[in-house]
Amino acid sequence: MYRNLEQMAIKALKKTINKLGYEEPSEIKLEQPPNPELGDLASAVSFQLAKQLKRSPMEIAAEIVNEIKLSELFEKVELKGPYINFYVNYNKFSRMVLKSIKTDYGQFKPNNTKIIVEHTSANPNGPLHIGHIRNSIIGDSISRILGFAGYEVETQYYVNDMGRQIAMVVWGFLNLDFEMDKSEKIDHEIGKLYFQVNEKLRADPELKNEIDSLLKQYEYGNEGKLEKSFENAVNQCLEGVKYTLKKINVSHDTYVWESKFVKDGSVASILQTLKEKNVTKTNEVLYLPLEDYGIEKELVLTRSDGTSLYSTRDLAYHVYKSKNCDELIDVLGSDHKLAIDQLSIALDILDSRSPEVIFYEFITLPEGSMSTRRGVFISVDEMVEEAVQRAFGQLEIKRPDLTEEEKIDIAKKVGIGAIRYFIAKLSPEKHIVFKWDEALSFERGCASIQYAHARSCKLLKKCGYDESKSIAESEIEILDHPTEIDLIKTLSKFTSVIEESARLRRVHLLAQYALDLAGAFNKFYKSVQVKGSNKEVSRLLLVDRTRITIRNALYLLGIDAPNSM
RNA sequence: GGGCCCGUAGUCUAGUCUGGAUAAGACGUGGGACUUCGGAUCCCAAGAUCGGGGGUUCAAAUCCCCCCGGGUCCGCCA
Repeated sequence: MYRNLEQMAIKALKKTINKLGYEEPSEIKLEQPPNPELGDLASAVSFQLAKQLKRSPMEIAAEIVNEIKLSELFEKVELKGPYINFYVNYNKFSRMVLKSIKTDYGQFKPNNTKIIVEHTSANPNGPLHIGHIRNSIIGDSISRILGFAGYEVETQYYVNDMGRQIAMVVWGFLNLDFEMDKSEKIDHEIGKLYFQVNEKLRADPELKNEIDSLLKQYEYGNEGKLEKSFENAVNQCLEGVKYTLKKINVSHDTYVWESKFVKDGSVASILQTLKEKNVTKTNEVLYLPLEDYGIEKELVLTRSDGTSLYSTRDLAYHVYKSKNCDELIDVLGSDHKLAIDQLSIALDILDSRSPEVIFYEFITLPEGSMSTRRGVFISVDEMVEEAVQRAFGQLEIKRPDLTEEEKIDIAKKVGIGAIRYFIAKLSPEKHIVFKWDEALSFERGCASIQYAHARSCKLLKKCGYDESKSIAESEIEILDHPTEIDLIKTLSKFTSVIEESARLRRVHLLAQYALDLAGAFNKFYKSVQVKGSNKEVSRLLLVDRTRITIRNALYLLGIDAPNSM
């Protein structure tokens, strides 16, 4: 809705510039004035015109302000030096905003575009650790946002069941006498097994041959028994992973096993196509030279024993995805940048679409990077438990009136919220050094957003607010307290934020917005009386619209909005 | 060595794509606000030569070049 205002202002500016007979600059942008006294929107278009007209910006701005005609949603336009400042008519605008927010606020009409988002795709050789979680949270949130923005979204988890890592786990199952501890989560047990095999391999490098042979048999052989071993190992681990993901409100529509592309012949057919196009070369291995594309490193397509590599299968996977959607997005750690460049060239040769990639930087521990192989990591399960426990501790202090079950329920929502928010609020290109207290803060973070929501629920209930009762736009009283105006303005920006977040594929814009919105609400709540005031009806409407908007914003971040906390 | 990313108050960040007015938040620190709807809240204060240096521009945290510091990639791993 705020967008409408901006467009109206731009239109008015353009019209005026044309009327004055000046050449319209290619792009007219608006900005936020540095403080509210200078209005709601500002234009520095006079600078652009100054160059063209060889006259002073102030003079030109004055001319425009004299001539400009505005819609009634604007109260006035003022000249401040070279700047043209627009003041919104909040009497009219507020009513419009309050009236138009419904329970699905922020949801766009379908745009008939199917988009596949691949995220998480962690190897099933151990539990998810807090390094993986950035992928899941960004991927899940952007999927939700794109869905809201009108896309038909399918989320996919690419299951690596053919890699050497998995062969190592299978080898461990077959050769080590490893006792699974049934009381532990299965993915954690597999992680321990994987660690042990790595230790063995370090002690005896010859083992590599045995593992390679397993890999070869799995890829070539139709030996049902071995196939079952791989499937079992992967499935078991994946169950643990799915369970963890579910705890943090992440799920996938489809799980695609990479072996599918070997079995159905698409890997072979892609290799064939590349050979026919005469772009591959062979020494001990089949490879795709990439110097001509500015990449030193060639893309190896098959091992010397003929088996396929991850990249080859990934190539087939991307061709497959490409055929099944209009746009595709991968969420990947930035360490995959070179690999994706290589892949994209190969896809281009195959006349297939390259993925758009959301890259994120690593999360490391203060003492260094995490590694499943070395068994050095903080698992997501561990983090969730810690988060929920801390939230529970807070509830014991703040809400002794609640039952144990209620406290547990809320602690989960608050704890998970803290985790998701911690990741979602940061730009993905920022490297994170993990510290518990930063990750699980309950002040001015997600908890304060959830708190604003719970507060609004409570207040509506206390005032006996009836959601189904509609009131006419003309009945809405003028809400002109600065905190009311600010809150309404913030509410009206929600759709723009979703649009921008979806377009730029940047989740943190929305996370930032949610905090701003909660802040605007908390300030309003502190300084304006609702219950029993002479504007109770209208203010309750404002509280309800805020409640809806916070809830929807949190939903898009995969965070629950408790009614009480 | 080459490629990519990051560097903004003591700490963590937003703003960089698309240049625009006094660089915006949070944590921490110091003060303050409950006879009105929930204090996981709100208000006030101190704290920044936007890593350094050049350049482009009427205007640079933002664009270009060089340098410094940190991360990461450069596997017949995934």
